Amino acid sequence: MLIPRKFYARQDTAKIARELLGKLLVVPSSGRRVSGMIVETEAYLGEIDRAAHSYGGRRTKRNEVMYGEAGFAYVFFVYGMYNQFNCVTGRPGTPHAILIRGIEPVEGIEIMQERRPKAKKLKDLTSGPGKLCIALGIDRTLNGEDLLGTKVFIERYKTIPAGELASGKRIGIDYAGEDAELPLRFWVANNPFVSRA
DNA sequence: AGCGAGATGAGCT
DNA sequence: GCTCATCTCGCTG
Repeated sequence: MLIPRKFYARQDTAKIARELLGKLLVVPSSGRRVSGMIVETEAYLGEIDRAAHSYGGRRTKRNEVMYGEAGFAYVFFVYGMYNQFNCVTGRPGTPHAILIRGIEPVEGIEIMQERRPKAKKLKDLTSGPGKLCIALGIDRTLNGEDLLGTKVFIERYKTIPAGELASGKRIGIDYAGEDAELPLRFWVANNPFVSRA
């Protein structure tokens, strides 16, 4: 059930990002499972990717975990109020990561709703990278956490049929020049928990 | 239903 | 000082 380290340790991060669709992201809370199926991801390709925090070999305290072993959580803070959850991939020294942008709630939906009282409709609960972090209780204390541990982990769940896989350019990275055009965003077609159609 | 702006702080140049 | 891997609200049409 649990995704093994090998899954994350491969070199082709775009492929891993695609394969994460349909997997279950689980963050237990006071003995209960709170989880959702991953429906939208984005790949960030290390030092050569202008959109990545690690572009140009910029290694800082913030992105340090991107440089470490695959299968760990990279959680960072943006826009003064939101966290973003990523999985580190590739080999140590190659700072690749995959941003999770949307999940479909599966377990512990009431807990998620308590955490996001402003979400009126179910589809507003986890349809975006900041939203899903609030719903799952993910913050920077989980940065560097092992995805093969007990605090945050990913399990096999569903296989998305090839016909439902979609890809396109990444969101919110217009500053990245040509790299902004790369088709490194992956999502499940017609799933309401994708942040944008 | 679609757009513009404000919130709010860490990390860079 | 300014830029963000965003979200929500309030205004317009």
